[in-house]
Amino acid sequence: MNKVILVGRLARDPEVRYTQSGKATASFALAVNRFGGGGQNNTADFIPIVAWEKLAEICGNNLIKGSQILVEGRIQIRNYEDKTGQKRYVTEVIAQNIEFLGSKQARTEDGYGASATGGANSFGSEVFPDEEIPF
Amino acid sequence: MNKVILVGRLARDPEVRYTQSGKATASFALAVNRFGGGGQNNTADFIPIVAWEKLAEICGNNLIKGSQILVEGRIQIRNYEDKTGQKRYVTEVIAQNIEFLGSKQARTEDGYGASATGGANSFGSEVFPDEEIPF
Amino acid sequence: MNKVILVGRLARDPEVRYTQSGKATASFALAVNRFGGGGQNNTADFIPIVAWEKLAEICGNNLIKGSQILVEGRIQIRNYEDKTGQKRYVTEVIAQNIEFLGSKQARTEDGYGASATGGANSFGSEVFPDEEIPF
Amino acid sequence: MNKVILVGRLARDPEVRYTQSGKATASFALAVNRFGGGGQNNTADFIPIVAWEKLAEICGNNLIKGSQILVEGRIQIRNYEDKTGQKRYVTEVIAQNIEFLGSKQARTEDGYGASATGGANSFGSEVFPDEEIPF
DNA sequence: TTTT
DNA sequence: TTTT
Repeated sequence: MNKVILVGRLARDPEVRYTQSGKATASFALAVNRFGGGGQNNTADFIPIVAWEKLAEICGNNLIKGSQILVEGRIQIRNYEDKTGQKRYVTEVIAQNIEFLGSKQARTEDGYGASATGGANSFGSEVFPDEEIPF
Repeated sequence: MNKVILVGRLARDPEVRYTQSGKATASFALAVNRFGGGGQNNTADFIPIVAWEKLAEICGNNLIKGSQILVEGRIQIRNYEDKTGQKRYVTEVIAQNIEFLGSKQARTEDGYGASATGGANSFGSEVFPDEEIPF
Repeated sequence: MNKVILVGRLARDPEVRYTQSGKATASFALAVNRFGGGGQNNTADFIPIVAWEKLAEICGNNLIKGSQILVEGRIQIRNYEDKTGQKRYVTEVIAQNIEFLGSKQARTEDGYGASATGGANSFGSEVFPDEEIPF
Repeated sequence: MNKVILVGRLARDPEVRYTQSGKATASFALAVNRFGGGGQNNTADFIPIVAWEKLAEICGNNLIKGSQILVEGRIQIRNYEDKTGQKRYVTEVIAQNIEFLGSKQARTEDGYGASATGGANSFGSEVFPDEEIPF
């Protein structure tokens, strides 16, 4: 179990890139407000989000800076080598599912909100008919 | 671990009542859309939500039919006796935290959304200062 | 967003049945302890769980009464007609993912625990290689 | 909403420290297995966990390297200055609730598992009596 | 017996 | 720089 659920707004437009093998990735920071101790302390954590494949394309086509979304995903830690040869760690949330909540949504316009779930990451997408239940 | 996270809209205005000992409760159904198998099957589950005390009052004062909210809570099963003496079960989500997401919010108007957390149910409310961290 | 995460133990062996079209379902009650107000009040909620298809078969083959598991799923409300013609509602958790945590696990024996995710319900199953990341 | 739920094992014993003002902190890495694409790829993410106050002390007293736990918390990003003056970011999960799942638990021995929730971070701790419900 |  |  490695589950993350975040609600926030894109701190900038998503960047869509492609791997050598042609997979799409979208990455952006999500500004998630901290609600501190009753006070009016209104800071945010800027959490790096990465989406892959179909979900990445949906991000690129539908989200802009300021979009309010819910992200379901998992925490993943990558490591890479510094220019100085030092090992560095990057913590990201790999998105499995994104729901569009608020306004500031680009190029999409249904009043009912939307829910997107990426190719390989897709889940819960089948709804089983009540009539078929054998009990 | 008994954790529920729902995003939906109030199917009707919340009903606020008081126990004999004076505790407030708010109850309402939350319409949570099912996103079925890629199709446009747009049904919803109408999930009974119960809030207590301070959180109940916040619901009564801020939510109306149609308000879009996120509910964090837990599943609880109550039982009671039928008029016919039969044991019946009621499944409800006891709200621990509610975030106001969308429009259709009564009597509140800040552009940043809001997060409410009830008296006895309150959690995560203390934010520890970074400067004090001893590592 | 309709997300449930539960940790508990099977109150009885799972019952596996098949729909007319041949889909497997497993159903069982999960006993989830309530940890009340610091006291030693040790009641549990018995929450009905339903799994479908491949996940249902994994449940039937691996779980027994007493097995400790984590269930990730969603709340679903079904309705049916009473013998008396009255409309009744049943609330169930449709499992999307199950992790085997503790002991009392039937017919499986790897010391590392296990994670199962059902056919149509499968998700998050692809892990993208770090080397391929284009940033 | 900034919610994380992790199940894993402590990669080492927790380190308990105190701030200048006397607050306890416990920190450790949690090894959370990745279950990749059906294959037997058995890597893990080593996720830094921080607990505060009462919850920190419970960690120090009850957990050891190898303990299997469930952590509920939130993602938090701290920044500090390098020795070279460069701004560095640290991503941690601030624990709000910890449940002891498996074996390898130090100094505690009840067969039912345990659930701990820290002082300022405590939540969901009140269970409201069914009898009092006014509906 | 319901939301958008 | 790690758990089982």
